[in-house]
Amino acid sequence: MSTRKTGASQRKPNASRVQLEARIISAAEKAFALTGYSGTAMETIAEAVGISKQNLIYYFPNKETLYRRVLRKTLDMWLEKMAFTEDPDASATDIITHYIRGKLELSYENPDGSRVFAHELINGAPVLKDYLISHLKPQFEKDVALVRQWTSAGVLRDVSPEHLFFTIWAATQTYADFATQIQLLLGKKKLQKKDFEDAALFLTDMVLHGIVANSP
Amino acid sequence: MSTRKTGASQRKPNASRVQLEARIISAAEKAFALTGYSGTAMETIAEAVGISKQNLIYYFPNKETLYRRVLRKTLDMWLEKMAFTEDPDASATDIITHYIRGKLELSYENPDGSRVFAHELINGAPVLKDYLISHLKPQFEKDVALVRQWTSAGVLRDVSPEHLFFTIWAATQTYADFATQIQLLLGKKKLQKKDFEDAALFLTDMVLHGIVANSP
DNA sequence: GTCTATAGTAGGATAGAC
DNA sequence: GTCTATCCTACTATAGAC
Repeated sequence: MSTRKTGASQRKPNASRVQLEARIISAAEKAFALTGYSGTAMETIAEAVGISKQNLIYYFPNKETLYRRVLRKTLDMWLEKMAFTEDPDASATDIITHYIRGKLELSYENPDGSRVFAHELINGAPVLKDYLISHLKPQFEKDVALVRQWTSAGVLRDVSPEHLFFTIWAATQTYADFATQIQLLLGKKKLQKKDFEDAALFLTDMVLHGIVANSP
Repeated sequence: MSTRKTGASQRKPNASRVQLEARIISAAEKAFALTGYSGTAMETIAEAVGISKQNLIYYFPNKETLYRRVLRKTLDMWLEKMAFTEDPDASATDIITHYIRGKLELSYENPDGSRVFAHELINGAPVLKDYLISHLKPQFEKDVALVRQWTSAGVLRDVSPEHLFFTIWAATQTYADFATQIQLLLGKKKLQKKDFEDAALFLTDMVLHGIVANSP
């Protein structure tokens, strides 16, 4: 049997194919981030990768499939890093500091993913809703419960854990989503690592002073 | 001269025309907020208003013109309410509290405007850039200077005024832009006035404790 | 001012040769 | 797997009757 006509045509994951798909997803992410779902043409993505539109469709049969893959990639990254309750021995202060810095790092390293996610949310999360309910919500509730414990233990003042998270998310993602505005107001061509460091210092400082029970 | 063939055909601002234009802008705002610029068809807007697509084009010769009007309307509202330095006798605490509540009220009363603005910013502010530089930036710099004075006077701790504003904006606008996510996590069909009140209490409390020099 | 008809175009998707 | 050719739909916009 020297011929390769085996039943399944996807036998080998084709290292090169995997690589090309990764390049496509990356280019798509950038495009969707900048112009949104309907503002992005398949041809634009194909051009960015250096293949024809028709060839792109060979890899991703339609636009929505590609979009879902992009969203999924970002969300998986996020949920992995956004886990709050990891080290049971760490102090509340440490955990919160680590959390804020982690979120800011994500905004720095993957701003386009954040923007695609933002578009999706503003549009009412048509494709993400179910995933948010099944994956984000349980994690959120666990983390809220932990914050509540800290308050009960007298470590934190009595603040709303829910709104604390909303604020941290908003304040960290804004450096990715609204980078244009921030650059403009800071008079910079592009946000540098230093700017994210400043943001981290400010945010951790204000949040901790704002919610820790016996702030100095 | 009983016939009305006067030179300028726009003589009377036509109360009804003004009214219709307002309805169009309002419908357009809702549509752009939900699906973005390219995701919105002129026909969709026309249907929402109850006129034909072609008739809509009579009032707004093209989509971009309409989009600019929508953006402009929101921004004018914002800049008006976002002025920070108003009452020179008010205390820092009062001004900041008032500012946060004002921004949250805007998110509550005009979430669609906020979303259109968010889309525009994520997309790199292609049509808004100049306006932000000419109108938002001077206001921002004035407000930053005032915060710096408060720090010099020992009223506030030494925090970055710039990042303070970025955080307040992000944390207040998130209740409009990402309402979907927040509703979902709070388990509500729609955000109520009460939720905005909770947000205001949390935010003012945390921010003031976080930055005022001698927080209790 | 409002309608019908229609031009013009962009973009998603399929069929089939190679 | 990649290309050419092509179809089809959705959309912006214009021309002209009423």
